[in-house]
Amino acid sequence: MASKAPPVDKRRQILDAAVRVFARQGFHSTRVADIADEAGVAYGLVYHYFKSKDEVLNELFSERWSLLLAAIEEADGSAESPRAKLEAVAGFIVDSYRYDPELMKVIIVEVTRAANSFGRTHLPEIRRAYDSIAKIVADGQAAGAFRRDIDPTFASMSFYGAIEQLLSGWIFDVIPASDTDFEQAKTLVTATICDGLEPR
Amino acid sequence: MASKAPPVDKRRQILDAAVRVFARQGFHSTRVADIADEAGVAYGLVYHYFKSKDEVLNELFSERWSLLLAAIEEADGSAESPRAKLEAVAGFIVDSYRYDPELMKVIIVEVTRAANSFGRTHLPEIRRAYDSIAKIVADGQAAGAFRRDIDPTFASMSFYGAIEQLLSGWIFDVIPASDTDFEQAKTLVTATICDGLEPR
DNA sequence: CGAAACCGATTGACTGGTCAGTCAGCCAGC
DNA sequence: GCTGGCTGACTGACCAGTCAATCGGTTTCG
Repeated sequence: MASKAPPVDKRRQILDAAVRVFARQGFHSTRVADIADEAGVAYGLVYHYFKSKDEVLNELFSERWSLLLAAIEEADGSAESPRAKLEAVAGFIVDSYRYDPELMKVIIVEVTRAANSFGRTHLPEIRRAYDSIAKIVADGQAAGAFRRDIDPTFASMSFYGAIEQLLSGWIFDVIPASDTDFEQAKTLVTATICDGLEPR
Repeated sequence: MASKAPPVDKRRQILDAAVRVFARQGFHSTRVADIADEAGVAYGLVYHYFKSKDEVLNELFSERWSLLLAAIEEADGSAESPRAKLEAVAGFIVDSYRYDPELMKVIIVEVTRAANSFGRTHLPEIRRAYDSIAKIVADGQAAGAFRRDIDPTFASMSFYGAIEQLLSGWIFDVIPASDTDFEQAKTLVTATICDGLEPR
């Protein structure tokens, strides 16, 4: 009854290996053979589980991005203050990086910021994140918690852009990345943005 | 005496064509032949003026980035308030986009955000921009114009990240891009960040 | 003054190397 | 002995960069 549960899930193995290799060499300079080698699997097996090299990255992105979208929407649905909601979003993203820096590096570098390739393919999903954040801002404005002379979309882009730039900074060692830095980042980003958004 | 002044500067012609093609198709999917065609020039001539396809993009980036660095440093050197300095920086970047959106698109998409390829090559130059902005913030803190509990590097990354995200939004039609939007952006970005940086 | 050598700009056919994706079959477990 | 997860050699397409040849203008020299 317990089904066949293969001792090792080769598909997962390939995805995990892909994260490591993409993070190390970047999507464009990794050969499919590199992924197979890293996964300890034959070249052809990658094509048994995935239609193409692109599909491997697409899968990695979608898996994690849907978690992000869920987290943002959950924050939005909570009873917290608008500011606390934004802090939750920042916290989730920062923690995602802390928990799995390689995966986040791949997602940001190869998708989110790769506007001419995967970024374009996934634009609708990426946009959904911007929109959800904008909704939090708009609701905050409606509730009087945020000032109304700033377009919610503008605010959303600034907020998300600031966070992503911080991640980029960590990824490329432009700024220090210790546990305290991560913790500070959550509050500081929110503080920076909110103290500019909240009335007076 | 008036020298030979060639009726057309083919090198410039190639660079300008490259901007258009890179903006349209992205660096990776433009063939050197596309650049030559767009420039109305023979394939081989591209290699007469440039060592490689990469060098064409490097040249485009360096030409403009040095202007940006100069603008930031000029702002920093001025007698203005720290807030006005930041607004000048934001203004310069926004105007760069307004003046030549294709070039800025190429620079942001293919270099600044292409962390695994050209972004890495030009990291030192890019960093210089972050550092100069951070210096403006640090000076502002020293002068008591900004509060001191926010790391200048952090602030710099957030500020720059917010601006770049806005440009990305314009580039990919995620947010409206009219003249008023550009004008608003300059003030709003600065306002958002500074009202969070200035004491109480 | 004209011819001839010279030289950088320009041309585009060609090559060498690189991979993504295919496919004909192998073999372990049922 | 069958089935499908698994293997990896092979191929077809693609393209950056090369290079031998041509062109058009300038200088040199008889």
